[in-house]
Amino acid sequence: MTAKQDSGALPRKERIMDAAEELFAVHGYDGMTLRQIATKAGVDVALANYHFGKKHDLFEAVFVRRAEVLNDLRLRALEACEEAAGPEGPTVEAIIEAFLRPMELPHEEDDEGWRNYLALVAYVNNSPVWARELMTRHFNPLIKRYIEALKRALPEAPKENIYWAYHYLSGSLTLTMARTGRLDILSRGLCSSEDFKTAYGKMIPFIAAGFRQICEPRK
Amino acid sequence: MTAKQDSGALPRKERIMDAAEELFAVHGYDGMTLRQIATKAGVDVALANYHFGKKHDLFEAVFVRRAEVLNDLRLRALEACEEAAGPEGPTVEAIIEAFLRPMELPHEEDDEGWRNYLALVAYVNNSPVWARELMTRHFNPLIKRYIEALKRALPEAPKENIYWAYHYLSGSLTLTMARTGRLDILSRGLCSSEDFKTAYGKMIPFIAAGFRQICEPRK
DNA sequence: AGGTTTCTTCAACAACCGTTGAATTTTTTT
DNA sequence: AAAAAAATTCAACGGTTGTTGAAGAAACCT
Repeated sequence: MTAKQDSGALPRKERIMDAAEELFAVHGYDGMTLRQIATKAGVDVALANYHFGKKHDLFEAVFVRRAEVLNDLRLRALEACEEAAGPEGPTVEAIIEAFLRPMELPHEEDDEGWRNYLALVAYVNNSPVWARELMTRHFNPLIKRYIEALKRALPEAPKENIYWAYHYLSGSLTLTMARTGRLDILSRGLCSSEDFKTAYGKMIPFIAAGFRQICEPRK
Repeated sequence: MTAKQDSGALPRKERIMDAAEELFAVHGYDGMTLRQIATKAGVDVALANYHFGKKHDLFEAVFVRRAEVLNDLRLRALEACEEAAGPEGPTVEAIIEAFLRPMELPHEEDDEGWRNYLALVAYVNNSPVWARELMTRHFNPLIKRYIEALKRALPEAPKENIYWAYHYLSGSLTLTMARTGRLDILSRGLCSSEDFKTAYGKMIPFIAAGFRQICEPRK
């Protein structure tokens, strides 16, 4: 029986990426060795090098793999909510909802790979310069698209306040994706870091209210 | 001339901690070696071991050093705002302000050490289990104190919503402390990650509005 | 079936890691 | 100033790291 055609078993190249995704997300780039990744994937160390080149390139391959999928989901969500809205464009709530809702899909489908990936994105957001550059390169274009939509929904806002508000949104989202479990401890089990649905459900009105507060002129 | 009494030069033990503080904050625990730390401190590798024991213990020593100072500042700020308020207790804004304002002091005083430390705290918040436990152990007691104050200010709120709101606050704060510089790029220089004063100034009303939105009953 | 390409493992390299014990210097104490 | 203690360096250890080139196995193509 050949190894590659074991029915149901993924090709080794993807097994390596899956293992790397999970282990990098938990322990970071420097905290995980190629040997541990290869072991988890049930594969020789040298194979990672054959498929991906340097360790750095493996990390980037893992990061990019789902980035495009996520960007696509979010772009579609934004376009949908723009179509649904009238000619004056969607509300702040609708835009933020379009930005956040795609994130809970992975969780609903009970897809461990996606959950690991989101934790990886959270890690990258607070990482050495080269990793942060990955984030900027692959996510900024779509984010700019969202910022434009927000500017239209908040026409009176000082431009810089919209960026600051997005910054706070980004922080809340990042910590949620990281699933640190610290909230569970603090609340003595009242809240769960794994409960993405609730996390995003309450996050949308929370963040939208913040946007309104600092981006809409006082009445 | 002796090394230890060079006027103006810090004792080697603190030089090691300062170097570790900066390097751990930027590159993480696994991303930095004792040799690089020792080199930056202008000291032999073995000296770190003499003063702190294992690498893990050096990290913890650095983390704890300023944690107590920060907790003290925040506790004092909370007590002050509770005294200033009437018998019904301080408002949400006042509590959040007490929580955040101590963070900009390091920046006002142009203290590079403190800035590095805050970035380190941000790093620890998204780190392997053992580092997160550090965070919980050293900061949770004070956070619980703040949560109690918030519960009093929002007596009608479902308890879990207060924890979720604090979670979003914590995320915004963490990303701010990390000073990733991504906001600078996104806003094309309109906002600066180094501008703590503005970051906190806008964050307070933003977060307070979010708290009110999900913690106060609809009118 | 034979030849070619792709995939996978094996074995090993130089470099670097955290840690340690002994030697050496500096500071403090007497 | 001699003795004791503390601080610092020196030299080295066993173990691990990322990476590589050559060897082997599997898959693919005529």
